[in-house]
Amino acid sequence: MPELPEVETARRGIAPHLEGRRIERLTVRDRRLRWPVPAGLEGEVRGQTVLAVDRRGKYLLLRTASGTLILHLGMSGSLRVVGAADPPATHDHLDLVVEGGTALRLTDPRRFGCLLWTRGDPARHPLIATLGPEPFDAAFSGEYLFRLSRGRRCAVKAFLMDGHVVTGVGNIYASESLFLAGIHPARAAGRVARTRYGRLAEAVRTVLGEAIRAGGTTLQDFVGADGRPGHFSRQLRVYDREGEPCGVCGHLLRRRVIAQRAAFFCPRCQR
DNA sequence: CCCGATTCCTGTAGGC
DNA sequence: TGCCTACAGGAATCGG
Repeated sequence: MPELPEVETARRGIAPHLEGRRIERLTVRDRRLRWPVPAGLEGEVRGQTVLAVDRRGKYLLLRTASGTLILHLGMSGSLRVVGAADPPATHDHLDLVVEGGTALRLTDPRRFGCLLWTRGDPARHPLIATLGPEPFDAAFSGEYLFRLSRGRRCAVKAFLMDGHVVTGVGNIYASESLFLAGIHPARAAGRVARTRYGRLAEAVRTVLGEAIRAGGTTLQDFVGADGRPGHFSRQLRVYDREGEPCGVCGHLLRRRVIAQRAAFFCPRCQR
């Protein structure tokens, strides 16, 4: 379930171990990720220095002078910093070994993650170029959501989870944000009023901000984190709480599949 | 263009 | 105890 807060937490955790370090080698044990790890990537990155570890949406960008590694955790991916000699376990598909005897290790049981390479500006890479604004960017606003949504008949929850609308909001935080904003997840995106989109944009930032802070404390040893809600779930207001009372009005929370995804909401607070 | 359905994969939980 | 099925979730892609 890595959504923006988890990826940002991962970025903060791994950056100090990678930035300024030379890549000694890339070991690929299984190339069969969402897209095959490019043939010859090992040779491309060997000897390069990691200049910066950036994030765009749910993508991590490991920049070097000759190109950028584009890393996505998919649904079940997680990263750990390990000793380069530590024996890999099942599903440990990649090791990026840097100087100093440490390695960045990707574990991804479902293999929906990816590791790609681009020589040019990663912002122009097809997977990155079409992404919507970052939730904490000024371009992401109620007015932006309102304008983009006019005429759209898909559920507002599906609209919010579309990475081309805004990046980083996955299934969990979409439900949480819509609850805070008081918007019913099944409502057509084009039928949500401007003022309510203002509340939604604010709610997204509130929810993601809280989660990033929680990630900093509960997942400070995130390198061992497995990506499941874990401690996070404690502070979720509606996600996975079907049948429990709403914290605001006491009405029982509901679960409903909307656009092929589980949505959790309060039928009284959200219209 | 827009949208719903499908697809990739495997660990886990629940039913029998 | 163990087998079987349903389900979870990110996001590209396909089909209408």
